[in-house]
Amino acid sequence: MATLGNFADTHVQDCSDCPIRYRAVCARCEPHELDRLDSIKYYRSFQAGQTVIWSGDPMDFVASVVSGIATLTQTMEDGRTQMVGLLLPSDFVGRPGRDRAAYDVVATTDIVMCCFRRKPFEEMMARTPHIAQRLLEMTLDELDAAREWMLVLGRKTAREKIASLLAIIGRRDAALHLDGRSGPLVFDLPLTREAMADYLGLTLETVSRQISALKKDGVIALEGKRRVTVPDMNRLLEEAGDDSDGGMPA
Amino acid sequence: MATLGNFADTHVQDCSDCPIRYRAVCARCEPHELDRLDSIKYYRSFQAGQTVIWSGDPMDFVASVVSGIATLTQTMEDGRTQMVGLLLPSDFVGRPGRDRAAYDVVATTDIVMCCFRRKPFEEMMARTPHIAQRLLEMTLDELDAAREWMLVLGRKTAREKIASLLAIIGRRDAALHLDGRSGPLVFDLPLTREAMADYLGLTLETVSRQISALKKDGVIALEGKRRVTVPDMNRLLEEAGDDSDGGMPA
DNA sequence: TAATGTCCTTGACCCAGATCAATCGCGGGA
DNA sequence: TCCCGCGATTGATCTGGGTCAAGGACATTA
Repeated sequence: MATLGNFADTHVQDCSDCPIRYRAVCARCEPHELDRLDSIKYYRSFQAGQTVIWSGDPMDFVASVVSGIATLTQTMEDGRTQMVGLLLPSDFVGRPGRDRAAYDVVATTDIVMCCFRRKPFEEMMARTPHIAQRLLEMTLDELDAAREWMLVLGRKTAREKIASLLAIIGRRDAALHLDGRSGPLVFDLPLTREAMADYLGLTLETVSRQISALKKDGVIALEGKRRVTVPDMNRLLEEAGDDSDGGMPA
Repeated sequence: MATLGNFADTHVQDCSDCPIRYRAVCARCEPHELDRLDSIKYYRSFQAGQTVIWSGDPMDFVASVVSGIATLTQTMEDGRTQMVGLLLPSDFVGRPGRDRAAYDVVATTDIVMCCFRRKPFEEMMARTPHIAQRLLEMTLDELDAAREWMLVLGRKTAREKIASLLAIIGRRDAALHLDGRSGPLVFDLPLTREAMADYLGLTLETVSRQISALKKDGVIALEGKRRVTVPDMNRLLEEAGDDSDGGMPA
């Protein structure tokens, strides 16, 4: 019961119809490189709420998130926790050359991960520039995202923090199924109020209050607790303090 | 006057006696690779307080910090600023493939940077695994540091934040001139109170108050405003909430 | 249909850190 | 020697968000 589902559901799958084929660490690989990757890979599934790895645990694989969402969190001894990463499909987990997990990794929805045995992956990376190049690019993107987040954590108000998070999730969601149409943006929050609080350095009460306030002010609308409608993205960005345009009328 | 010193003092220097030869992005380069790097590099110096680049400005080079300290900061339209990186000797500035600066870069001490013209550097990187590998490693380290900092920003108290910053600077300084001796750690703060505040997501008044408090409690001693003595590093780490050991006397 | 559990909301109160303001102290220039 | 200016300190007060506590809204199981 404890590890229910850990190795389950490995409906083995070919890279050619992998949903993250052109975004993951293997994005730039040639067919023959994929073949080699294929020989060191295996799929693992986790249920929502399950812990994938505990910080400090030995880690003999690295992985790509194929579907679902996971979080990277750090915890202090007294229990304070801070999310330090949100892992979406195509994101990479683990660090080549490191044999222990540096953070807790928790599935917040059901997820499927494409795991590579670490040692062979490291060897292959040394010989396959396509992989190392792509990993560098992804890591630089993550670093940018982390720095963006430092501004949110260090300098934004609770309301701005919530608006920032909604903007990020909304924007990503829009990019995902890019039906191109504008109109009001609708998406589901993949995080509980508590997870949002851990992401934003707030308490779950404050998250709840600020979401209610944004709703009352018409910045967002809610359908149930998870489905969010954003009638005016610019308004939301203003609330986030991002103010991408900043053009004032008159 | 405005750009005083920008291109000055380029006492041209050979890589072989470069102080960051084995830590910078070129750390793993062979002599013939260094030769090629040499042909696309030039030195620039900046005085304390000078801005190296403004966020959004075109950037036709990438660089390594050779000596001195610089900061990476983000600013909101209303003036709130958050430091998102502290650049020490050997640290890398800029992103291959990106033609504009994403952050403000400011020299907090006099600094010397070893700059590479961006286009040739990118081409060279594509052909020189030693450079790309090293850059990946450095970027992963920076990402870890950024995530550590997210915990500080999101969840630590003002006192813990100050203690964390002092611990980081002290530890780094000890590593630098690793004379191995233990005893009380002494170092100079390379940052003003305001810069510390920007790093920690605090106001400068709070920084000042918390430093005074740590002094009053004997966690640190001050000589002037910049020179810090740490009589007991473990005590400082406790105050930072890091608590690496956590052994309590019974 | 009730019982239970999980997640969320809302209210009342409090405190850590922000804000506003005065002063200090040291280094540099005339 | 005095003056000036910048960084730092310290005090008084205010407030955003934390803490503590009481329900509410569903979904699952019995």
